[in-house]
Amino acid sequence: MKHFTPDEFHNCHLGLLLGRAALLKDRIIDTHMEPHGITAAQFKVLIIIAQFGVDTPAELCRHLSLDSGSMTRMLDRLEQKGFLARQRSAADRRQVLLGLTEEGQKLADRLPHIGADAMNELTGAVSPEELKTLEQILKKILVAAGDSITLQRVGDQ
Amino acid sequence: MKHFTPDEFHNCHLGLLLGRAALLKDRIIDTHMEPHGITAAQFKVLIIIAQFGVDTPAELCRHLSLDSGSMTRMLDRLEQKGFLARQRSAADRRQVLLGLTEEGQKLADRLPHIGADAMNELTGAVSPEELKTLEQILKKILVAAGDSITLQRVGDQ
DNA sequence: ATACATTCACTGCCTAGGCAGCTAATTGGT
DNA sequence: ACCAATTAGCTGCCTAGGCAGTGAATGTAT
Repeated sequence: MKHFTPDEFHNCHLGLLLGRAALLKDRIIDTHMEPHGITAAQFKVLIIIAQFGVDTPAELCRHLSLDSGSMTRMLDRLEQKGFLARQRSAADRRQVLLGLTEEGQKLADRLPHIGADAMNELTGAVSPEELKTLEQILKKILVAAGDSITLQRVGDQ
Repeated sequence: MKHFTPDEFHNCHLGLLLGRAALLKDRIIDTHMEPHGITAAQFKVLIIIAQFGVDTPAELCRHLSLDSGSMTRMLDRLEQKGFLARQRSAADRRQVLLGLTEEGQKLADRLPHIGADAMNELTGAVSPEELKTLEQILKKILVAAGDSITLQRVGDQ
């Protein structure tokens, strides 16, 4: 299905809107997280560790479709901030095992609250039906593109 | 309107979907632009210059909600690649005037084509109605957040 | 006319992510 | 048992963007 032609491309709405919406989301999350000393990107990592029990960098990369080099540096920052600790796995010495520190766990416990606040701020203007529609359409686009994690989560339901 | 509670926050769908969709969009644009020697971010800048006649860094920043420091470096790269030239304005010596080089103009002429192809690839799986709905909901969210450019474009219509 | 404020472009320093290449460890095939 | 392929984590180098601060140019108010 073709939606866009070169002539009407100045109405490249969707591209701009999508980009700006994603930017807005991250900005709102950043604002809500800032008092707790983390960024939106760091929030994503911590919540995956806390809620899915993910405990290796490689698995984190798969959950977030992130580059492993980028993840190494992300974990450096979180470790340096004292939220998590790294330790070589004895079972598979290629792996590094991640664990939340006491402080990290305390923060992680509050993340769902803070995150929900942020998402409510983002979506405050739309109705539950619109929100659902939005999710469905985005999911459709992602599934069609073969986004593995989205596929997997669709399968979960 | 509250949509999210901390308990069900592991279903933080929207945040993930939005982020991944925006990422997917940029990846697709990157792929389409790569043979022409530019990135998705550089594409955005060039198309604003070409289609809106924007000719100063400050105005580009306003169109793209971009930091001016970031824009300086972006223009450095585009200038270094030979797509545009900078020149101090005589009228207002604070400003820099931007102009496409011959090569830059030749590329800019093809951008709507390439961009439309990319957006069609992104949205191939959804119907025109869904696309319109998607745009409307995203716009609603952005307008509610006071996104100035979106507001301005809504006013245009 | 002069003092103050704003605008513009730029710089340094930070986070964030992609890609290529590296080493060490593990797995699989023969 | 051994060699090839794969996996895990890391590093260097790149683009990209945010924030704070700078100096020059311009506007504004008294």
